[in-house]
Amino acid sequence: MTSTPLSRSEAKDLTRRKLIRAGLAILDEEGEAGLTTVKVAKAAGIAQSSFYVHFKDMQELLRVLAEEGGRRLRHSMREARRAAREAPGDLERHRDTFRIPLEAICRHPELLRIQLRARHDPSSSLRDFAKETAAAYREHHAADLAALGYTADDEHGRRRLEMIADGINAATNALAIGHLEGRYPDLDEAADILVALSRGALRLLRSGSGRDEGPRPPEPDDPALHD
Amino acid sequence: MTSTPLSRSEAKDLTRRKLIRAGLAILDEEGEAGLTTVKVAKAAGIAQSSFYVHFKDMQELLRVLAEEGGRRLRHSMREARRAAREAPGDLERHRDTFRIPLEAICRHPELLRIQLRARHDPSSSLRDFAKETAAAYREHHAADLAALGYTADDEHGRRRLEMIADGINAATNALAIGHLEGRYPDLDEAADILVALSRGALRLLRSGSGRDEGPRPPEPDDPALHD
DNA sequence: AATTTCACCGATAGTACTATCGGTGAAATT
DNA sequence: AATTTCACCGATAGTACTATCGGTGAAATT
Repeated sequence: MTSTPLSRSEAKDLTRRKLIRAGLAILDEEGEAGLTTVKVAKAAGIAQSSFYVHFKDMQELLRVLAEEGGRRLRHSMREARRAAREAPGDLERHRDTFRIPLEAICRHPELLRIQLRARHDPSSSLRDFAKETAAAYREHHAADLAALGYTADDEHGRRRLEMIADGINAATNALAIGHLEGRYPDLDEAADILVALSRGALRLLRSGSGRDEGPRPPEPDDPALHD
Repeated sequence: MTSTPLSRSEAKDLTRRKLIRAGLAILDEEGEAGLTTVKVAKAAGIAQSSFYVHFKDMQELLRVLAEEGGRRLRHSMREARRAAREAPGDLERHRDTFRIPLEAICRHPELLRIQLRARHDPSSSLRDFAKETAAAYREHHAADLAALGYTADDEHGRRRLEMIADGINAATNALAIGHLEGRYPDLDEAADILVALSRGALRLLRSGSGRDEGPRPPEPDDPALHD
């Protein structure tokens, strides 16, 4: 073993990162209710009282955890959609639009779980943060649809894009969680389902107002996603 | 005011119901973390210690709340799907398949919120219950699809039905929550989106293996949902 | 080399909640 | 009418956690 001559500030930073890592692990395993200064400090190898050297209180650690996690998750999501948009006619790519977010979720499942939990927990101090994050996903997704040519001229159309984005996002999360729970071993299969769901929605958008108004115009057999 | 000469057991039962009602309200407003014997008892108008006359501990009240809520929610869901199945060619009915669950959720939003929250909270004592409930919805929905003629012969097909059911359920919950948050004022519009999503999935099922394998057979323009 | 800084420590006061216990009075039973 | 039952009460011991405080020793600064 080589000796490790850490400076004071390096040591402090290392401890801080240990606290964050420990906090994420506990948050995932035991939820917000299990996140106490006693547990986090012990898991990071310091005394409970030393927790306050690094964070004002547990709220502050929570906020840091949420931002860290949210930032990483949002980043990989946006990357995935960007990659898919750049090769829009490619069917394999269309599946990737969904497979890549699925994989991103499964790489750090605790980040999604924390968001989902916080979103429906009125006592959670992360709730507003989770709601904003969900809104950002929804709007990004809706904007992507609009960029594909499904422009929304009126209130009704804009709301429809948002609902589709919302629904597809929820389905994506659900299938990722199903994969993590062992029900859907193959993420490609899950991506196929999401492609099929989104095709149905896009068909609705193409069909005009979307309300049932007699026979709709014939549809292309295997439509590309743009224009 | 008429006098209310309640027998002892009637009074006890009334108190018990007050506790359950108070528990549901607090669970919805403050989450599981806010559900304490002090708050529930006070909201029901009795002393904290008297809580234990009715329930062994908070776990027991929670279990009762979960069962009460889950039972009611499951019941209205099943009714909705049954009604829709009985008039399968009716387009208006197909929308009802989704509108009725949406309405059921919005009538008692706290029941869904409690389930969603518990499902992703490892510290929640309702977690197993919530997961079982979710599994039941998923399997009921998948069975309904199978009953519509989309029989699953192999492992792959069965899993596909389950994923579709899972995805559509998640989208339904997401749109219901969006309605409650004021984003989607018209539940009919939301139901239209769900119809479109499910049509996309059903098209996948009709198209054979579902993997992209060259041009698919032409599709009926506005397919009924059965056979 | 002397002094200062500061990450960390153990001890502890304060807060919130659980769950038990003996007491009480009105309803129920005898 | 006498006795028993029991839903409810206030008091309180016990548990878990937060957040502060003074002390310590090694790193950093002078």
